[in-house]
Amino acid sequence: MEMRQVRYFIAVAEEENFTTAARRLNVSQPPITRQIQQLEAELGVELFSRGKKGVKITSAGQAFLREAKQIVNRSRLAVERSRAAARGEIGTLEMAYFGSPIFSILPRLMRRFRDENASVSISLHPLMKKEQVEAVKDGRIQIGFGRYYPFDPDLSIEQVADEPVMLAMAASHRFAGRDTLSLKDVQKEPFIIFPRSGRPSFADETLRAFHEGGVDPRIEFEAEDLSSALALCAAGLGLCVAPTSVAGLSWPGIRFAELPQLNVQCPVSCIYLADNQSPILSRFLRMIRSVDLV
Amino acid sequence: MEMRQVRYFIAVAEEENFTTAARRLNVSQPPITRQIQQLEAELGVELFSRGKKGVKITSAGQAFLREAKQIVNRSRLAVERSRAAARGEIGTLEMAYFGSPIFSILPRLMRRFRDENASVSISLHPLMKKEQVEAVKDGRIQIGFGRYYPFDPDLSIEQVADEPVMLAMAASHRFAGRDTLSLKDVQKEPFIIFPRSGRPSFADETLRAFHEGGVDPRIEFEAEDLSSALALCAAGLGLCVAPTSVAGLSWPGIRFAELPQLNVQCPVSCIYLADNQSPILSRFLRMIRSVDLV
DNA sequence: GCAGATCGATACGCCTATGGTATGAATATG
DNA sequence: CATATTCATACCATAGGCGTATCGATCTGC
Repeated sequence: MEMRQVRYFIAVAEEENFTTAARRLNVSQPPITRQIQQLEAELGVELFSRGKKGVKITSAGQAFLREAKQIVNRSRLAVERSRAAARGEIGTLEMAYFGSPIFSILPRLMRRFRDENASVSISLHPLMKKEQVEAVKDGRIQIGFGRYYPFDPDLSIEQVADEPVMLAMAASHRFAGRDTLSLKDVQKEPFIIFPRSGRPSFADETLRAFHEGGVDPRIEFEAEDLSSALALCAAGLGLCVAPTSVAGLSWPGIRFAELPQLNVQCPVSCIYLADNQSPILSRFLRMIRSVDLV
Repeated sequence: MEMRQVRYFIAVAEEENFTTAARRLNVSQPPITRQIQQLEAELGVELFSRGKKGVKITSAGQAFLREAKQIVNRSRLAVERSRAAARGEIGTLEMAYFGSPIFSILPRLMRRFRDENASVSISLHPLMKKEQVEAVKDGRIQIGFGRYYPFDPDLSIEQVADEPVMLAMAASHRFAGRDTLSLKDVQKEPFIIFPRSGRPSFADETLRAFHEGGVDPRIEFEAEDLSSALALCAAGLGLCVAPTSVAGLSWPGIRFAELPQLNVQCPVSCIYLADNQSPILSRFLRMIRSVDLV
């Protein structure tokens, strides 16, 4: 069965007249006759009863007509959907994150993207940085978020935000209540740094900034991630440097203070295939770049 | 967009390999390349990304694939449905009735037909005999049921049942309670006959039978139809001859008695186009003829 | 009742477009 | 580095689709 036969059939069925259908289809009448004959032969079914004066659709023809309309509708849909997908208007954005971006900019980005691209669904995977690189390379995800990605020739690494940091301490700490602290205030304090794995990391950047400020902090613990670090911090085991955005959330037993002398780069970056083929990802990146992310 | 392109596309999409797809489709590889190229050109969309080593389907291709599968499914359905319709296995049987058949054999016929043809829906219209003839001729209905149809060259008239009759009387009538009556018993009684319109009719047949039995009944009323006749009868305005099957129903205030001496033909017939084109009707007629309808 | 109009089917020639073979370019494989 | 694999391209033969012309049947109008 060929599409042409379906189209011709629908025209004839609706006109109940071969000649009129031919005019409507901008072809002459004989081709209509032949295509309908071939269709009937293939089906083994009489679609029109050629009675005296004109043709009439049979019940088999009516049954075929219903399906035929579905076929052309689906064809139209196929065109529209594939074009929309090519423009990145429909489909799925597979993304991954590691660490604190899930607390800060990621929710805002996802919200904004969904608002502007209602027909694109987002799938979010928690993945270590190393797993993210693999997943991006073999197409399981299109983009990964995290901090401090190592260089990779196949990947584009793009910084999407750079936050200041704050100092976290237990609510019972003697500095709790102070809005601002100096490096001198904290130079004797025990510190908790994170994350433990995946160098280079925020931990390295924190240490670098302390040394730059002339302080050699006492590292009491290396926590697995931000949540663990703040838990230890709340237990009074030390102070902790954390991105500002997480200070916006309420952490039980934690107080935050500014530490303006500490020059920490706290960037959130994303990675994606350097030769990005995904129109959805292109849309997402365009949005990221257009948004002011503190 | 042509069906061939859709079929080729699906094969390539599923194999993610032009050469393998070509083997599966029993064609050589170049035609595959060309058809896919043409499809992409028509859509204005890249369906496969030709990267180093092999091809990979794009997101647009995946979107198209989903619709493409729907298209071939619909095509298969179109073939199956139209063939089933041609065999009379699906569709609608449009039928009409006039008068008492609705109380007797019609429910049984419809029930039986539905049991054996679950996918055929039945549409039932109450239509005068004259309207039935028109409706059959211009295809609005396929079959009409009633009694005493006049001859018509375009129509087949087929008797489907022939019932004996009983005598109906008011529950207060002096004969009420008697199982059997003779012509002599009732020769002085007033009678109600029906229907009033649509000669020849059951009324004519009733009168003929009385005359044949040597009785010239006193016609008190000519009722519109069976229901009206029995209503008048229940009011004690006269006796009424009715088909046996309606005696099976319970009519308030009515008693029935047999009248064996009255030789009434009480046939139920149906009419349909002499050159019947409808496979559903053929099925229905075959069933009617195979059923024993008393 | 006959001429003309209408409608679908058929015949035939032209040409598009499909498929096949051969081959090229790029890349993976051993 | 030679070979194999894979998709794209070139070219040819041909199947099949379209248009013109025409037929046969039926309906219409005078």
